[in-house]
Amino acid sequence: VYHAAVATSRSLSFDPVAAAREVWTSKGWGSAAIGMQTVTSVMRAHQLFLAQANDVLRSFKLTFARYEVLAWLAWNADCGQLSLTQIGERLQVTPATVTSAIDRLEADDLVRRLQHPSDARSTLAEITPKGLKTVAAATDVLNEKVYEAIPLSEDQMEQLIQLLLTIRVDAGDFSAQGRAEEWHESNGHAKHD
Amino acid sequence: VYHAAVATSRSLSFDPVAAAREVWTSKGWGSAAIGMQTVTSVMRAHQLFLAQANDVLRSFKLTFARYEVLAWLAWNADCGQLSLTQIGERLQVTPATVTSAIDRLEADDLVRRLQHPSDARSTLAEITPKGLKTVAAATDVLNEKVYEAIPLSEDQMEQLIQLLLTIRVDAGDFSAQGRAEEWHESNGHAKHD
DNA sequence: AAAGATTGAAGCCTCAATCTTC
DNA sequence: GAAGATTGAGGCTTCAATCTTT
Repeated sequence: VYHAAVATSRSLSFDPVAAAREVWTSKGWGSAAIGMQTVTSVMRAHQLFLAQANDVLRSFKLTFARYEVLAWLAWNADCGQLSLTQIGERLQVTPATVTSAIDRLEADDLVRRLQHPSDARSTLAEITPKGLKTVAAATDVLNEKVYEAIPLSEDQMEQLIQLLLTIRVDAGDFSAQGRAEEWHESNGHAKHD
Repeated sequence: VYHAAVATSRSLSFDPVAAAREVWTSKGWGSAAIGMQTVTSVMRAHQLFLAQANDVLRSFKLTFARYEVLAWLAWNADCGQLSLTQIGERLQVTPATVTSAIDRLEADDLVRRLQHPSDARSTLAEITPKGLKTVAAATDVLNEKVYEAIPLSEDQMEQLIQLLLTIRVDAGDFSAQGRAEEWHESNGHAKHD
């Protein structure tokens, strides 16, 4: 199991999340206590996963944010190309965040900016051979050190994913009634009809 | 149910998390696919919760980071005082983050810096009357708009908390064998023995 | 030397404003 | 006017270096 360096340096001898719930309960906020603990637990898990991922990616001179962009370009796009808007949609970040990430990836020769063939407003990002090689190597380590090292059974992870999906759908993370074909459309595939 | 403004502006018509899992599976990374989806789901949920909380806190001129400091000072500390190191431990952030947060809270007269009575190296943070009033009001709205608005049953949230606890303990978020008395000690309570 | 706190540099994120193109 | 992208400002976070005190 992989431990991020950051986590070990600030260890505590009790669970602050559980302690906070006791406070909520004792204050008479019983109906919100479990929700507070849920949110706080998600925040903590996020922090730990992110630190683990960034620890792994550091040796590839990547961050998780930039890795995600690279991974989408490598495997979920036609010909390794995607417009900056599409990247922002998939990663659920603002246009400014995408611009910044592409700037850095381009500076490292992992990605190239291309003009959109039919719309001069749009910019395409294309992954380079170096980018492909980098993301493949990074993924191998990420798989081994982070994704395969989660201390839950498959059933438990499936449960967790499902519970978080309910939260995501409710918050409008994506429109739930979306069909698979729309995924293909947004990648530029022609619809056969 | 509460929707953060940010979420609605970048909606997608398919679940990018599920799409990524398909890629992993098709690439032959089956053993890592579910872990990847787990991590990505946590990242997304975190993003959504954080946006919801910050939306609520904006009207109090607070951010979630600063709110958390205030909440610990208000309810989990002796006399509303805690050393900056203790705050960092509870929030699991670096000393630099605590310094920055206290700087801003102090500038808004929500917190005061005090000298530690017996150790000149240490700085105490004390919540002010204005800080107490602010955190109480903010908590009311946070409870209603975020913590009580999670679309899961109590059993489901309990499940979610437990699954995330397993992850947190494994990653060393806190030392699991900690006893309740240690919590009191670290708040300055005398141990009766 | 070790612990507590601070500073500065850098990365990621958001928002608001801007500029170009549709 | 609306859409795509960029810029600048500001907030959170980390790390590394520094300074004081133990």
